[in-house]
Amino acid sequence: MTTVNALSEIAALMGDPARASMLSLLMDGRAHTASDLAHNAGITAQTASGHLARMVEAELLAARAQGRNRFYRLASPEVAHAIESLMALAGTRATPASKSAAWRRDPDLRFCRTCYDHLAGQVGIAVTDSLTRQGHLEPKGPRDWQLTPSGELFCGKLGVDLGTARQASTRHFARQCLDWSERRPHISGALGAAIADTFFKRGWAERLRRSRTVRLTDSGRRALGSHFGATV
Amino acid sequence: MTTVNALSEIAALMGDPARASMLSLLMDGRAHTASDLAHNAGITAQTASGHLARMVEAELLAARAQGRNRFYRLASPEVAHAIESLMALAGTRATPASKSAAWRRDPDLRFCRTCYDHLAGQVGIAVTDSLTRQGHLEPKGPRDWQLTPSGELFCGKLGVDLGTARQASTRHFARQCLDWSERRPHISGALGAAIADTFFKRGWAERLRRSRTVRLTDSGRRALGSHFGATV
DNA sequence: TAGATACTTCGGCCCCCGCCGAACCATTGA
DNA sequence: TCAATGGTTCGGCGGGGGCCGAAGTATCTA
Repeated sequence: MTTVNALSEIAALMGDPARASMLSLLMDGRAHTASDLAHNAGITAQTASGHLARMVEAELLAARAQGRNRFYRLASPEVAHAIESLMALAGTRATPASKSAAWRRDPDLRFCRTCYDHLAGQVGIAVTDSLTRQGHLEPKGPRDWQLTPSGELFCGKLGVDLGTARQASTRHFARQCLDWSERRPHISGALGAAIADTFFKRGWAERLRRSRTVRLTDSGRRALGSHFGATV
Repeated sequence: MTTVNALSEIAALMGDPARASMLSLLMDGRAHTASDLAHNAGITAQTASGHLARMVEAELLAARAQGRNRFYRLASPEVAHAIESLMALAGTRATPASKSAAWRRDPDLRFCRTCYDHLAGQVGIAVTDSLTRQGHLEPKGPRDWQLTPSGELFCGKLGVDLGTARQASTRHFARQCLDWSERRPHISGALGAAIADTFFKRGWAERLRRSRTVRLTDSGRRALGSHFGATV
């Protein structure tokens, strides 16, 4: 019967140790990169790629390309539910907080970090939310934003170097970037980099050496409140 | 991690078409014989035996030997739940009914037959249900019943030979026997045999030669109504 | 434009596991 | 006691699929 075949196909997909390991990691509800999943499962990138493609094909996972990364997440709560009920059978409960995931234990990293060259984490989200809420930024296409006239003005007052940002013609200007701790898009691209630059230049934030973690200074905290209307 | 391995092992068990077919059939909540399951899955008995052993080992199934048959059923509602959630993912619902199985086509056999030396089929179930409903029989342990004082009286009036039944010390007195057409327990053991004996002696039922089929006579039908409060 | 990084595709190796034939036990019915 | 039936175990065959190295594509950085 078709229903039986469908059952066995889905179950067989979950039945491979490498794929199960990936699904297990994805049970945290977040999106992970292909390399992240490959490393976690202890297999090479090309093997993982095949596994991931098959699971996307079967609609167990959803993929989203972002720059040269590809983020994968569980396709639906139903998938998570099925996995959880299988784990329950094994006598062990689903452990959403997989211990490995180092960044999860690091609240500072979740709070603020660099993502390539722009800000991510709660601060990155706060800035992005503020800009959209105040009408400075509006969606343009599926993965971009554009700066509104008020946004131009706002950036000018802040000292964001829009000129240089616009010169990098080879680069997206205001791109949506999926924040992997907050699971929501924050601003990246040339504008995101320029904004981050401003934060560093004005002493609002400083990089911690040998880490992606960024520390928000006291003046940075005040600036977030006064300029962005955000308390973090 | 152990939880990941457990997930993949359980899922892999369900991921084989033959095993999935068996599990699918067992989703009706009933117990099925090994041959029944093998036939339904389209594989030979020996292949099925291996599959079944593995699933019992993994506690997906529970097995119960009965004579030369072996009945398998899902080990728990949790197993059914997990299977159902996987089927839900496949977008198709579970299909409980299966067509084949020869005895299913023989209504007389389903109605009344001997099971070793006691009554089975709808009549056997009707008698058992009547006894428990009227408080003559009550559960004792996982697979036995015991006769209550009112049950002693009732059997005495009916002419059931309890003395002889109790003498067979080597044998269970009132045992639960899984009825393979009704899929519910009916009464077996020495008491079940004694009751069946009464049916034959009083002309309520008669065996058909060369068959396990039992014919309920007109007086038997009346007796079922008057003594057991059952219409069949 | 060149080089690095993330990911995918391709090709071939190898092992796991599902399958059945044959033989072996256990229970039942005659 | 003997055949018939249901079930299991054993051994060997064969195919599917997981794995990686190598090479190819896309994207970002300089």
